[in-house]
Amino acid sequence: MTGEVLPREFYNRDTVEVARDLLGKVLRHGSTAGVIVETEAYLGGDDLAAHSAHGLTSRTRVIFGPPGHAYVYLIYGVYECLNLIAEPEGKAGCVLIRALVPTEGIELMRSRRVKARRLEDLASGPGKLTAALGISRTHNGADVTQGELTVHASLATSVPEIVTSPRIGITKCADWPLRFYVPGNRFVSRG
DNA sequence: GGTAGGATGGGCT
DNA sequence: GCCCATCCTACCC
Repeated sequence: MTGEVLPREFYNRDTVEVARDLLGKVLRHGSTAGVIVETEAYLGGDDLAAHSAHGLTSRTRVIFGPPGHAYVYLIYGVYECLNLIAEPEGKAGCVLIRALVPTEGIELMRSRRVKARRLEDLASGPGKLTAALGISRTHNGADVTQGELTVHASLATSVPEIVTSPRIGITKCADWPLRFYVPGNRFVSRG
């Protein structure tokens, strides 16, 4: 079910294009993997919801760095969220991975997500999927075009339809249509 | 079926 | 000191 690793050129584009094209791709970490069914774009410039909105700091350095790397941060002191860096080096832009359909290593994912009762609960949220795949802040800055954490083309057919909506859980730029998901897919965090 | 509230730590003003 | 790109539990229909 897993095709070739996506090359760096895939990420070296407009953030919204990358966010839409990541739907249907396979996120892999070690022996666990899942199909991406929900993403959000966080832009440079005047997108005040983005961590990069207030410029280059030690935390946001990765977001301004080269495309095809991971930005992983701690949210609410509890959960970790995975982003993939888009846009050429020097320009901010990243894509939050919000939900996966678990496809490989499901028993290992269950052992990391003991509280998840149903298969749909394993990776249907940004904090859930990092726990399920074993992704943490140690992966911040990692190159996702090689190594343990990678994104692949899918051998299945591409996603038939994409729905656009406002992003979840933010207060600034709350009406910007930068969330993308596969409609009707039961692994999406919110239909 | 639904939602209100708490956990918990790091980044930035 | 305040603000979070979340998730889970308890409790209420």
